[in-house]
Amino acid sequence: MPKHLDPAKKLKLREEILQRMRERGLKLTASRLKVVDHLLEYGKHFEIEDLVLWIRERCKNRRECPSRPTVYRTVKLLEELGFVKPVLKQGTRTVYEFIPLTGEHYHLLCLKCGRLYEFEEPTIASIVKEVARRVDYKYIHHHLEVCGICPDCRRELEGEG
Amino acid sequence: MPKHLDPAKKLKLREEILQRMRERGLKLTASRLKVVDHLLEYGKHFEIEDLVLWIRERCKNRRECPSRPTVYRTVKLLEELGFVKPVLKQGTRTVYEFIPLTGEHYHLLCLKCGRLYEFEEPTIASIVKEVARRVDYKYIHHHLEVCGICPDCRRELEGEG
DNA sequence: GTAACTGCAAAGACTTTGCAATCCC
DNA sequence: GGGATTGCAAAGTCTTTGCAGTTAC
Repeated sequence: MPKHLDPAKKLKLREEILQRMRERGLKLTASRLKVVDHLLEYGKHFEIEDLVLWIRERCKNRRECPSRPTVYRTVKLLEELGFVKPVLKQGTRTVYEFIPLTGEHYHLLCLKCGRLYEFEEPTIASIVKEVARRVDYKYIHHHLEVCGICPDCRRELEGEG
Repeated sequence: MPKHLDPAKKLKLREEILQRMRERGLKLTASRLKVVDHLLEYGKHFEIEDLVLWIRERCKNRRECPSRPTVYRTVKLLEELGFVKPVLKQGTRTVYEFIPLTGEHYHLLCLKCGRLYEFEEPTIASIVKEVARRVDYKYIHHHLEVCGICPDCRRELEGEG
């Protein structure tokens, strides 16, 4: 699952994140850096609980491994900074997206079986950014989810009814 | 909080919901009817846990009061049928919207303080419906959330930094 | 009659909190 | 040095599940 970016871009992105944290007056603690660095390796989508375990696996000893609460807190910070956003709930978990890796895309979700279809619609981004500007919010990100019944489930339901 | 609809419209909506349940081959059990009827009285937005308690308060005896799991299950069904959808997470809870009462509107959410600004953008609905049609999903609903920093929090952060 | 549905109680899971110790700036 | 941040362990919630009994159709 790693290797989504070549090393140069990854470094640049990492520096950008740290910069934004500094601007915001946040301290660059060892734990936060660990979370950021692992996120850069992890992939486009993640669930916090998986991330906690993944980081834990890859830390030699407990001393250098950020705790579960810290991972949660750091992800929340990264969300405020606009690098990460929740995109859907799978069962009890929340699936997050690492925005710089994903491009602007949306999900069409089947409410019966959970199947996902991804699509892009650049118009929507410009509309929502304009709305934010109009009411003087600082735009960070947006998230659109369309729910429906996928072709397969649809057939199944119509068959029944 | 009640009285969002005049009685005539409420009855019509109630019948529409029951009709859709029948079409779908669902049984109209006493518990499901109780959930639907209370939802019709409750308001535009709700959290399932509140709904459970609210219904419980208003049931004379335990016998005629749908259980917590049944409320959860019924809300999930109503979501599949397109009458209800989750619109945001507040802390650990999910806030739902009773779609027939709300019109097509979206939320601009402040990630610092949680302040909400509501707006409408009819264009977006037509875009997403078209996407669903194109890939042969049965469209049920969609949900757009824009995240940012509200003017107040923005000022506060800029003051700090 | 029978498949669908409910209620119960408990489990399961994710997420948050309080507070003392620690660390960055 | 001092305030921000962490870790620990535990609590707190929301949500789901299994199963025996019940019910709508």
